[in-house]
Amino acid sequence: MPRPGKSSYSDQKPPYSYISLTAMAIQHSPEKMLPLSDIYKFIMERFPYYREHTQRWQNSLRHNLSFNDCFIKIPRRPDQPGKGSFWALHPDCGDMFENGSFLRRRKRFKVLRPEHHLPGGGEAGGGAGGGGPGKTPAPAPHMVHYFHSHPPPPPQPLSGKVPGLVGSEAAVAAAASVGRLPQFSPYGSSQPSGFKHPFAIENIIGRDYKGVLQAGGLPLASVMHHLGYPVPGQLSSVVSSVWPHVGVMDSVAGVPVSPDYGPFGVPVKALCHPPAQTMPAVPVPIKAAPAMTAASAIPALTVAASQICPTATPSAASLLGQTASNTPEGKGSLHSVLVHS
DNA sequence: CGATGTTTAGAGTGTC
DNA sequence: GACACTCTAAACATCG
Repeated sequence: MPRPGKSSYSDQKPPYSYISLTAMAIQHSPEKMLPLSDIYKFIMERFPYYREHTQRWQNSLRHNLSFNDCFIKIPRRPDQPGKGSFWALHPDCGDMFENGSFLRRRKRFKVLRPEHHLPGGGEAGGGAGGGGPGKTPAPAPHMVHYFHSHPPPPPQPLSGKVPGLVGSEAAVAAAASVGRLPQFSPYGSSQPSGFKHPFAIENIIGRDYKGVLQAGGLPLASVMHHLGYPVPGQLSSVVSSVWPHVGVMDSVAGVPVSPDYGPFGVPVKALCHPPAQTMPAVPVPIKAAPAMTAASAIPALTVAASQICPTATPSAASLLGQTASNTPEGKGSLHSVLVHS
């Protein structure tokens, strides 16, 4: 690992996994779903590191999209021709990351298979490695289980991959099902008071998830709208209240470079946590970029820390919004970041 | 044909 | 040490 030399921090590998990066991209999108190409674009815009070796990481990213149940594929509308499907986050993957942190998942998100269990009972199948997940003999792809435990279960899978269900129908069925989700644990739901981990994507990309997640995780209205179906009034109000700020941080050119900002365009402030939190004072990235020093290896760990800091009495949500308005690209664009219901 | 999506495999690393 | 997760690579299929 040669010292980067003139390369800036931005050229170093971000401490986020591909899953995290993908989730960020998806969550950042106004409709909470993106085609693969836009996911690529998002990552490359925000993280210069990924402007190189595209074949390598894009392959990995595609692997993650397919392999991880936390990502669901939504077929394109017939009037939206193009390659590939849209990708969204599974609504139940909210608690997948410890404390809402996107540095490392606390567990692999795996949807339950009502009709077939995984052979051997190993839900994670021992990971991608040793032994491997094993080939599922059932014709249904893993996304079939998107509807697990949601009554009444649509018999069809979401994915357009599955014969017998046209893409948009599947997506609508999915959306409808998602809208009925009995419960959804949003990021950080285990936290007592809406605390958001500094590495939570909300803090990283400066977006609001509240309405979306409260609507059931996957933005039902968004999906419905995307598919050309009328959006229920209740949800459309959510949509309009949640996404007036589309385009926040859409330009990498807007990445701040002042000392107040870290390598990935996130504000660098003193980190503090609400008293009730059990979080470590300083979260450590999964794996720091090789050339990073201890001090520089965690550039983003202070993301929005000052916003979260309880020394300011208002809710983290308002603080985040306030801070967002301090950022060059986030002026007045951040809303409440509280996901917690 | 290139982009996209799926699957398998192995190595590295962190956690319990 | 076992297990879980991530990363990388590769082969192959499908689709526009």
